[in-house]
Amino acid sequence: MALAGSEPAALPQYTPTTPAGRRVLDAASRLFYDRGINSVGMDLLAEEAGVTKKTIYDRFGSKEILVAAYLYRRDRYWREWLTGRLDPDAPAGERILATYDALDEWLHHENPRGCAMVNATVEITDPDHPGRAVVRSQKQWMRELYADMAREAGLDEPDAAGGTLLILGEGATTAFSSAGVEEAARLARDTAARLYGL
Amino acid sequence: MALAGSEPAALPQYTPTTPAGRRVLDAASRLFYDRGINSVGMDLLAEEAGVTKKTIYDRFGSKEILVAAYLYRRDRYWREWLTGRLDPDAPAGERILATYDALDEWLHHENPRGCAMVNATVEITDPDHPGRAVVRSQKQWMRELYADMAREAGLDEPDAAGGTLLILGEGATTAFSSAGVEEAARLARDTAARLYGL
DNA sequence: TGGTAACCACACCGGTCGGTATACTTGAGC
DNA sequence: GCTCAAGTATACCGACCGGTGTGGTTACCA
Repeated sequence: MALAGSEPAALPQYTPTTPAGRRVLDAASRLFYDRGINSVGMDLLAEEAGVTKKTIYDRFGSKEILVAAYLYRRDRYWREWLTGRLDPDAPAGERILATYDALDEWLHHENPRGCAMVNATVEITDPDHPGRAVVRSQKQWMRELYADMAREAGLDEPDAAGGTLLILGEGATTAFSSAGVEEAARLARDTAARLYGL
Repeated sequence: MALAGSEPAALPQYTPTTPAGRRVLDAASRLFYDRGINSVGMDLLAEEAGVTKKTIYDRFGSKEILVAAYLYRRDRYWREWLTGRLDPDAPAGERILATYDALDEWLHHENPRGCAMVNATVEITDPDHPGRAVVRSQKQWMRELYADMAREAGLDEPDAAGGTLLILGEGATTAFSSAGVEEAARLARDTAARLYGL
């Protein structure tokens, strides 16, 4: 299902095995998303996780890797959450529309600051940062997911349709989180439906 | 043309009158956009502007205000640039499509990191930051611009159409800068054209 | 001629940044 | 009983953060 090109290199550090390591990643996920990656220092993170800085560096090695682990885990969760909301027995057209229903729920419950991957590309300027590969892979996966569904639904030019459906999703997310358009995901859904007669 | 609700309070500090002040804002505009607001310190900024830190604080008072001035100036420039590319004698439908042509050029020339307003909301978490008002006003202005053109073009439910057209613009910008979709703005244009028969 | 605004250079402030070093404790497995 | 991994606590590092204070120079303007 998931193509090679949309799989980031999953370093062992990305999925901590010790209790303290998991607590660090839990706290990091919350803090990085809510306050921004660059606004969260390692001292604060250690305090919030109930852990010493030494432990963080023993488990993850650097903030860069911890950030990548945070993005990797969020990406996994998003893929699981989204696909879990797409009925595999439903027609492809319905599954396409369901992605926007899922997005609407995602944004209104717990994710008002939009897409963590997009936010990370804004905060991370270094092109060699390990987090960039995670972001790239999620966006590629989303585009391929849409293109596959478009193909299955028998749409003309399914690759272009995949790009358009991705744009609608990204646009709804940004319009919601940056422009305050509460109904953005619903608008995107209606647009996709009208556009392709779904 | 520009409505009251989409005009931010234009503090005097937002438009510097002295040569050194202008050099600071020039350097800030470049650095903040390219490297991110939080990644640019005042020492670096002073050096790049060929100015002492004292001068920056004499002119602007704080980094917060300088950031707001940077956003304010970019917003002004964007509004001017965009409206300059919309032929007032052309039918509204054509003007709608022209916004995506303008966006395509905007992104490919000098603005590969996407929308500075969106990027700022990611980096700024403080809800009282003066830059937030600037961002809010630009997004409101864009939405009203689209809704007005939709109304003039005789589209059904012009307010909803305005939201959808905004989503297409935001989506194209994000898909371009975060997902690497080079043809995003062109796809958004084609989508708007098909959607509303333009 | 004497203010005054707009700069310059430079030193300084407390606080935080990512990251490291040293030394100690706890608990499970051989 | 010993080892070893996973923790703890605490102190430290140089660099940088946003921001200030002092004192001097230049040029225009009343």
